[in-house]
Amino acid sequence: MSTPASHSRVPEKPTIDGVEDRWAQVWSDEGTYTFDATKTREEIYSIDTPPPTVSGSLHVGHVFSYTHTDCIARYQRMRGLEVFYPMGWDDNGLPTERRVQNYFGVRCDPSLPYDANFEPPAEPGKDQLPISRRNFVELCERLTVEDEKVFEQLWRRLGLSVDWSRTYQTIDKRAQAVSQRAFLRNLERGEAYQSEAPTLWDVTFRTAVAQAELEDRERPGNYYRIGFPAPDGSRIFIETTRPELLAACVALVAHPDDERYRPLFGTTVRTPLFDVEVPVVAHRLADPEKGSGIAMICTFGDTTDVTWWRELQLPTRPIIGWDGRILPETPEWITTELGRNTYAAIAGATAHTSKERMVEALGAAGFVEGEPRPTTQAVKFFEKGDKPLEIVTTRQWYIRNGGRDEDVRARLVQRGAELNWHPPYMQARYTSWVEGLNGDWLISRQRFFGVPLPVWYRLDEHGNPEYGTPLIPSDDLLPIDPSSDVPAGYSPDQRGVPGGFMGDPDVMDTWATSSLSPQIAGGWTIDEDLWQRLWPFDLRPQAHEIIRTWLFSSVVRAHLEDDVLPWKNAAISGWILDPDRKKMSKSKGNVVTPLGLLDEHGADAVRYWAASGRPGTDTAFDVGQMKIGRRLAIKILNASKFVLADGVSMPEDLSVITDPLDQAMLAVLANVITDATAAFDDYNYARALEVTETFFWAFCDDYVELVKERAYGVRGPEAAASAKAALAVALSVMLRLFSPVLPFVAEEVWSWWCEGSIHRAAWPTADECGDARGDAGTVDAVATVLSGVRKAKSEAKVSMKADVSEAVVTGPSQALDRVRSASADLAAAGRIEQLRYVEGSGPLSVDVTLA
RNA sequence: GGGCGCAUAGCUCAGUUGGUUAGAGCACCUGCCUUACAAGCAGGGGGUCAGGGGUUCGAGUCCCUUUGCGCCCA
Repeated sequence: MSTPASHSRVPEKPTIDGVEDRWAQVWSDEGTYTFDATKTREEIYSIDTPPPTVSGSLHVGHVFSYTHTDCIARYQRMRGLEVFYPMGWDDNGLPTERRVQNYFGVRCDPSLPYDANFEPPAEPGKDQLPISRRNFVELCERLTVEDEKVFEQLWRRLGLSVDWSRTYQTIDKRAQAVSQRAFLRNLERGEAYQSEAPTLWDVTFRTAVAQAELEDRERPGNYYRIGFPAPDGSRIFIETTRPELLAACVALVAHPDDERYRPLFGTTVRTPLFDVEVPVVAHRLADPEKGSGIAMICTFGDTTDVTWWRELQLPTRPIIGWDGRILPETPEWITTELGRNTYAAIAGATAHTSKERMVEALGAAGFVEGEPRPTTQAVKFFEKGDKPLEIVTTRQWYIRNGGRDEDVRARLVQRGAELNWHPPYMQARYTSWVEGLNGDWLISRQRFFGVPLPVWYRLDEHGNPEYGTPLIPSDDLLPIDPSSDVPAGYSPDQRGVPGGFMGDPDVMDTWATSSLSPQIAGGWTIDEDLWQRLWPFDLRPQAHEIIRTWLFSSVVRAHLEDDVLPWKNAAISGWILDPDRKKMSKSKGNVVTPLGLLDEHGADAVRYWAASGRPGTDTAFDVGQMKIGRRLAIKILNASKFVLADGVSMPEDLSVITDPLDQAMLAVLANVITDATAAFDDYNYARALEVTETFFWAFCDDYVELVKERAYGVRGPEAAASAKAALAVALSVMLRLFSPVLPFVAEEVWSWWCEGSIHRAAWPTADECGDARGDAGTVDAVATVLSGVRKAKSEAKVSMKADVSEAVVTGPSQALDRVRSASADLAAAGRIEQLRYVEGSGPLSVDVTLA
């Protein structure tokens, strides 16, 4: 506990204007939140902070959820734990690439050479300027540094108790080294592997996409009813939404129990116009209710095609290239002249154009029956893309995450059960995601700004890469970039030549790096001393929509590397909704800028609003709540000024608190401390705030009014000393209870009469309210009578200062005793000449006779 | 289609293991310059706890069901 100052420094006219700049500066200068790395694991509370995407902009949702974490951090710090609370910036990946493209008007062309003197145009031009990969990456780095400064200013303004000397970027050298090292260790243990396999592919970004990045979107489409000629001259009609893939057809499929098609199983038909012979096969996934009940299987129209291809061991007939266009060369399986001519009409076309041409050609040749039937279908998209995904066969890197192994999956589900979820029901999202995985984690991306996959491949005498035996860098060289660094035993001039080597051209998925945020921030393999003091972490705070990505992938990495959970607790925050209960987002144009809010209402007020949102609950954006927060902060200043008048300070000894009402107030306060502490221990900052606030207002309205005259000394020095001591204890406790949510105003008042920062002071305990705690019910009983007196005055429309000649208090004897114990204070506060007590059976009531 | 959550005063929300007459703030109404605070204070009106059924001595709370909204997944 801080020592009381020798004299108080209460300002004449307290104001919350300017407190933010002043205290942010002091906290920074004095290192109030600087982490002490000499503490032991038991003395530390470590937080794995979500790194915000710097290429975006901060919005009220960030302010909301980061405030929650800060409240927890401040609470744990006051509980005496050394809080490890770094800040990270997520600048790795596609969002940054896109921002750099738009900001500078450039695009990356990896075939171009590096230009050391390159400067981007002052204004982005009409066409994007092609630049080399290294120039592009340099621009990414340049822009993110600027963005990070803006973010840090905002966070400081909001009062986050982050140790700003411990920031990290998910693309910085340390993050790259950690990310590459973790990958190589996965590789060494067989947890990372390459595979040539059908892959969901975004044709705009020309990159593979992982299951966690998918989303389904409803799209209008048309069913075309197309007849396949059967050997007996009849036609078999299928219904498809993708006639452009007819050239990629490898089979027709129907349900094994479907009587209509049973006779056809084992026979073959020919594809219309392409004239390719394909078998009719049976599979349980063919839905007899859908379309005509028989479907064509292509390479690959959707993920069901992939399943059929795999389980029925069908041939591969790809016609769509990585750019989303029909491959220019006529495939070798199309052999007839008709087929070749048909293919020539679609070669090089986009999927869209190809569809139009195929429908036209099929119609002209009489293979289409009836009109197209409109339908709505769920189509898979990359969450950041705007064209439907194609499925192409590519070589990619994967990390085993249980998607193809039931035992691993079961163990990861178990990990989720070991984690303390706040609120608990969020665990269900984790469990259902893990149980629904249908493949391993695809981590390679065909992008530019990311952590490179740290491997090279030998080239054989024909210049073909030997993927099976990648060349690995030695650990001390990490991070490396295989596109410029050279593997051991090779020289730079052997790059790309037969007998030489090539670097893996891909970068890692951003989650492959972000999943290691505790490792990056905590110094894994870089500062082992620090790491051992932090790991596993205490808290992962994050939003619910990235449970399947960030949270899950982090669990996977820690499970594989150390066979532990990465943290003990996960605190899941909700979203900010606009007043119409829609999610706030940039695309909807309903975003409020956080800086404007802080300017208008003040940081404590904005934090108050954020902290009012229950953990995990989506919360409406509500300026009204901020106004209440601001009023609360001002009220704290004013009430504190009253309490600290006449140089009040913390009593040496609680024995001076002799008045029953003072003792009763402290008894109530002790309960508040207990409740608020329990709430914080349960990560429920909102409830802790609520119980503190409720007490505070009752304290101001009733207790302060009751003891005011006594504290002024009207009833002698001992009676005054009791009130003043109780007021001081209560103020000290309340300021500390409020300080996690309202750090600025709490620190301001603390500075008037205490030494040191309140944010390093001890969290209050019920013990501080003394041994001689009174009867908690007394406060309520006296307040009830006082309220009755006020009501009488209010109804008579007279001032609260009006005199009362007589007040008759009626109620059960215990209640009367309680009121009697504070009769002098009650008479003074109500200006009551004569108080009388009448025992009765009903609830406590008062009859007032005005003078 | 499956899972999770939400529905309480005009608005935003509390309501703990089921337990007196369901609470707070905002807004509204009526008053009050009261030596901490008029950016304040006092008082007041306002709810069929989404609908229906069940368990129980007792249900806003537990169970079933219907409706509406949101999110995640297929």
